[in-house]
Amino acid sequence: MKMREEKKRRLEAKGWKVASVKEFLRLSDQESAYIELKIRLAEALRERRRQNHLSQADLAKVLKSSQSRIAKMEVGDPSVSLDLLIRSLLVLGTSDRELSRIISTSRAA
Amino acid sequence: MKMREEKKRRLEAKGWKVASVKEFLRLSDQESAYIELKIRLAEALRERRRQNHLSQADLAKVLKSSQSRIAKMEVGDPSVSLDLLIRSLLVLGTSDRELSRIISTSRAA
DNA sequence: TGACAACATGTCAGATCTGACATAACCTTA
DNA sequence: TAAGGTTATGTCAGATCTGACATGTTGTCA
Repeated sequence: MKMREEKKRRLEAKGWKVASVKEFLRLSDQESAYIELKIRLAEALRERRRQNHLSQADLAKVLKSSQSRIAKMEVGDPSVSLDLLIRSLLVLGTSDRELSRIISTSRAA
Repeated sequence: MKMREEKKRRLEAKGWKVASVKEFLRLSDQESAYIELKIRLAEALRERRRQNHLSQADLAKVLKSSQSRIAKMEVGDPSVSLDLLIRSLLVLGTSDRELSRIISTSRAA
């Protein structure tokens, strides 16, 4: 449990270099779906931030959070929930339609 | 804060009778988007359960939760997070595409 | 009407998440 | 290389969420 958390974590941090989280770690379907979904939301958040030329510290102010929390959000750290990610995107004005797109867009393998 | 929570709560419990959560309570855009999103997920969960002819107690077993928690999920109670709702749907085999559809499908006014 | 199954609501201890702080690692540019 | 701006990682107290239990409500059927 602890070990796997760590693995997930490192994986998400580097993340993008790995084609499939699942086959590498042998996670269950739900687990991998959850993680990959989180990563998509994380990436979307980062994109939005960059498009607006904001630093993590700037965004933290907007979201009433902290720079470190933003950093963790953007790498899909296990300590951040989908809830926080989605709420953050909503605060940034993401529409349901966009959210929907983010969620269904599958990551290139 | 407390008052509003209660209002939201009752509203979500009865919920379906109200056209727009927002204009009734004057919530901010994010707040209402969040609540309405939660309600869509909640409804989707209930639909899935019913399609499978399961009682809330049955579903609780599958999800390793309790009947009362399922009930709260299905009415979008403030005490349940998007995280729990989404994880539950994923456990029930909901695909990204379906999830995406649930999220973007706007509720009839 | 009573009995029963299903669903809703209230509460709470323990689990998990969050903002904040400290600090490290990374990049530019001078 | 030093300084400065940005991002990453570790930690933790307080906030929030969760499963479980108790109890209340609703609907159905005999």
